[in-house]
Amino acid sequence: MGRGKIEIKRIENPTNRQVTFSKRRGGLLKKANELAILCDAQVGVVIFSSTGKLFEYCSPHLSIRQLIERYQRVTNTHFEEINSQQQIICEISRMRDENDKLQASMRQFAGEDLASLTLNEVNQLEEQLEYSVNKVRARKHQLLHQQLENLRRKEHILEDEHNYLCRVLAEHQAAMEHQQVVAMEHKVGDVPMLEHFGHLYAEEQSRNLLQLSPQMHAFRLQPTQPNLQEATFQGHYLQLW
Amino acid sequence: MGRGKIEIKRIENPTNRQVTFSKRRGGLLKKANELAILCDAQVGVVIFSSTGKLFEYCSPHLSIRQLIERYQRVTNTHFEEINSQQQIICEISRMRDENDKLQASMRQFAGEDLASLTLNEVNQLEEQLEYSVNKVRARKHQLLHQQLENLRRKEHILEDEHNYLCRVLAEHQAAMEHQQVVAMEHKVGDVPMLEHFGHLYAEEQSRNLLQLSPQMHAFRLQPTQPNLQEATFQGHYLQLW
DNA sequence: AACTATTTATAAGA
DNA sequence: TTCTTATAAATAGTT
Repeated sequence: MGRGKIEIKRIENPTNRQVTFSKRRGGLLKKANELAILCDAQVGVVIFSSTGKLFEYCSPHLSIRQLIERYQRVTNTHFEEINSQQQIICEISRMRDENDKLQASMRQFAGEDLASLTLNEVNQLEEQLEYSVNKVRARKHQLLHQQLENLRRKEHILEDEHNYLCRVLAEHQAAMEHQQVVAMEHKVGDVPMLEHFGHLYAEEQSRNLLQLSPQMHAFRLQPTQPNLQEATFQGHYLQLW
Repeated sequence: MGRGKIEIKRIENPTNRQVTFSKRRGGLLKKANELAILCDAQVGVVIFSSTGKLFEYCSPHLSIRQLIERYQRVTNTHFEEINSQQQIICEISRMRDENDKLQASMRQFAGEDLASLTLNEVNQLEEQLEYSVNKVRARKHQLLHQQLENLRRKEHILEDEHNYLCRVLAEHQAAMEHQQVVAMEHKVGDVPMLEHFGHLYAEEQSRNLLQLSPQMHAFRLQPTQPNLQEATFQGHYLQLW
């Protein structure tokens, strides 16, 4: 249908091919539409040009998507998708089951829903709970013991510090008395005694802090979770004070 | 293109429509093929007739399925599918989390993995376990009490039966003695005493069974799971004997 | 289904 | 791309 007949094979001239594509594409879509309307059919046409451009037609009151779904329904093309989806659904229901069972066990461990258990099962549960309680108590005592230890250490450190302060204070008083004696002997000007002492005391206080503080900071309380095995452990200790 | 021009609108005459559908369908698919070959394009055509029959065309070296996939890739039509799949994946990982938490709780209820708990948590766990143990013990005692009750009832029934048997036996002995006396008095032929008694005794035994058996079967032990709320309960009682 | 008069599509050229 | 036009192809109505 044209000035000359052409053979149906790939048009080698790209320009020519592009022109023909444009014309015939329009013709195809037009005919698709006519078919759909004249004959009340559902028609879908999808065309990708050799350059990758997409053209499409779909009969009225319909979308390509709907048409694809209908096509897949008829040809069973989405069997695979359905299959993998069903696997997923299986997995979900399996997990739901597991969850339910766990929750049932949990409730029984919490002393609920016992009516469905036989005497034997109740006995086993009792034994398990007694075992658990003992373990928990052991752990509790361990924690309490550690806290006690920590308190003792702290007490000890405070005691040391106290003794040190007492000793320093005693030395100062001795030094001050000696100075007073010297002052009296050499009759130096009146330095107010309390002021002088306060000065020295403050000085000692800071020396004391400088010496004791590193000691204090170097000290680490025993961790309250010594048995923790988890790799994700963040290293925060139980707060006691 | 025909003997007369036609308006592009639904053909009302069904025969006519069917004929036109057949002709134009062939034309459309032919043109689709020509377009695909001449212009090196990927063309797909899907046609559902008004009666639901499927016709399709697809350019060479390609399948409708591949074309659909390319179409969906280009138009992002399967965004929704991806979306819903991701929702499913979310749901799965959520359930996995829940599962893990439940299992962690279970382990702690079983007295394991206590090292990650604070003193407060350990205390709470202990309280919970004590509560559970008490509940479980209460249930155990209830079950034991019921079994005891059942045993008592059974004992009572057996006792009744025993008394009844004794009474029947005594009556027989009395009757037999009376018969012996009568036999002696009237000098009847020698009926072997033991055989006679055995006969009567067997007769009484069957009467006894006939009377007692219904009573036994009518009796139902108290169910050992009286608090069972579940609708799916199958009604089987705990086996005691 | 075939036929065929006519319409429609389009190849080549502008 | 678009328009033109000669001609091939498609097809409506008929047989």
